[in-house]
Amino acid sequence: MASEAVENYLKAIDALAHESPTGEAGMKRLATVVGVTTGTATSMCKKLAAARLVKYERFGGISLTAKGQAAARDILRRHRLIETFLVETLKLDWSVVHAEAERLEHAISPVVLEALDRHLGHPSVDPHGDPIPDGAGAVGETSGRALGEFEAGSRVRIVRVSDQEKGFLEFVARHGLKPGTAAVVNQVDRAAQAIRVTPDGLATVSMGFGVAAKIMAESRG
Amino acid sequence: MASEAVENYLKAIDALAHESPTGEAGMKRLATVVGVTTGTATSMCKKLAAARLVKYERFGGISLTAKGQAAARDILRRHRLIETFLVETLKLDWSVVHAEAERLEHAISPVVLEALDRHLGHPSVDPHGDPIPDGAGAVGETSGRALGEFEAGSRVRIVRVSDQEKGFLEFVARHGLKPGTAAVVNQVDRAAQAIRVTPDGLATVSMGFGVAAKIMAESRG
DNA sequence: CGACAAAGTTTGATGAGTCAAACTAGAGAG
DNA sequence: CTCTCTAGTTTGACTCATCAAACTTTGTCG
Ligand SMILES: [Mn+2]
Ligand SMILES: [Mn+2]
Ligand SMILES: [Mn+2]
Ligand SMILES: [Mn+2]
Repeated sequence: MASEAVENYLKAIDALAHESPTGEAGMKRLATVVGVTTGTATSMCKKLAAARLVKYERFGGISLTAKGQAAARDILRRHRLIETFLVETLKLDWSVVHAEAERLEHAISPVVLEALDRHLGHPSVDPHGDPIPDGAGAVGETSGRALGEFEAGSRVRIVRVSDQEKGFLEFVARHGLKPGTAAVVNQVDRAAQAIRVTPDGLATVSMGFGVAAKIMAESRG
Repeated sequence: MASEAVENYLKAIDALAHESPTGEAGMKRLATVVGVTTGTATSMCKKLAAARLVKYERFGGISLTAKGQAAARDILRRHRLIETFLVETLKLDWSVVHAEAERLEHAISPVVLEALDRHLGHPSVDPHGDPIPDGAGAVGETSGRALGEFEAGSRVRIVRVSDQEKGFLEFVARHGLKPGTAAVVNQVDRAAQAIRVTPDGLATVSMGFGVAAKIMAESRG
């Protein structure tokens, strides 16, 4: 369908718009995420606007049209099902699958995608805890609050991590804090901007608020 | 590594050179196989020659250098492991996997490839009976003779089909003549340019010499 | 307000890969 | 030995995606 470049822009705009309070992506960040110069991003946005995939006007914010949204969700579905497959079926390391899926997501056909979905038993979240859009494009709501927002003493279950950076993922895996893990938030030290967490049966881990903000959990009775 | 286009040319040159008595590919056929005009193929061959991947001189035949051979075998390994995976793991239809693999072969990394190989138990042939090059690039010899070359009454085992065209593959699958099947060549009619074959436990099939030449089998005691 | 930095845009250029169409080399037919 | 057909080559143009660098807009701060 759309070229690899176009798909990457759509996915990036979707992600940026979602994490921004205005619901719009900025050109500078978009360019950084896609890995191009801002000039390149500007000209691509014009093309995407001409194709009715994004809403864009000079010096204004960037957002997806309904058509662009649908395309972005489709790419997200491919990306997340592939990640799940790489971890579940091929036993690939949790911290490398994002990069692998980043390339494979553009090469997989609807037929293979649905076969993958069937083989995996129609999973609803990927290995990082992100929801997998269904075939119709519906995405489950993301749940959980950042670890740093819990009271000291809270018993929690990790449900999601919100960063795909390799070093971060390796830290999470090394200390047994992957989604699904039960843990206790022992201490929240505002002054030190750090927390201490103990995953069930494992060693206590300290981390700064910056990192703690990227590990999402739910309260567990 | 190499671009998708370059990989497709290398694979095509390898295939054409192998099926030609001179061991060289012709420009017209190459262009047709890759799906471009002859002018485009010519200019690409010059680039590949500059990159020391193919041997080429004006109006002469085209063949791969050692470096090009190695690259082609690597692509073939990816292609065939992917086909095997699509059939074995995802249960995709035998007749569609070639086209799917044609795109996926360019997007798969060495890490994923080796994981796939491990998951499949290091298979030595793909679903069409073609040998899968090993990690070092060694390819097993293809065995078997065309069905049309056997004596009437021969008990055989189908080992390979040498065409990926969808209609042909569907014909083969429909009549139960996939690699691995035991069969008897009942009749070879030179005048009619046709043969009759009975796969074990299934109905007898008639086919012309053209089709019979693309189904390879081994004698079975 | 006015200055300035940050964000965004424009322009001109490049490389990869492609096509159409004009052209050329070489093999075989007579 | 020439004629003709086919395979192969060349040229000029085009699209897509990109960059560097010059330029413009906008928001913020003294
Ligand atoms: Mn991911
Ligand atoms: Mn991608
Ligand atoms: Mn194949
Ligand atoms: Mn291919």
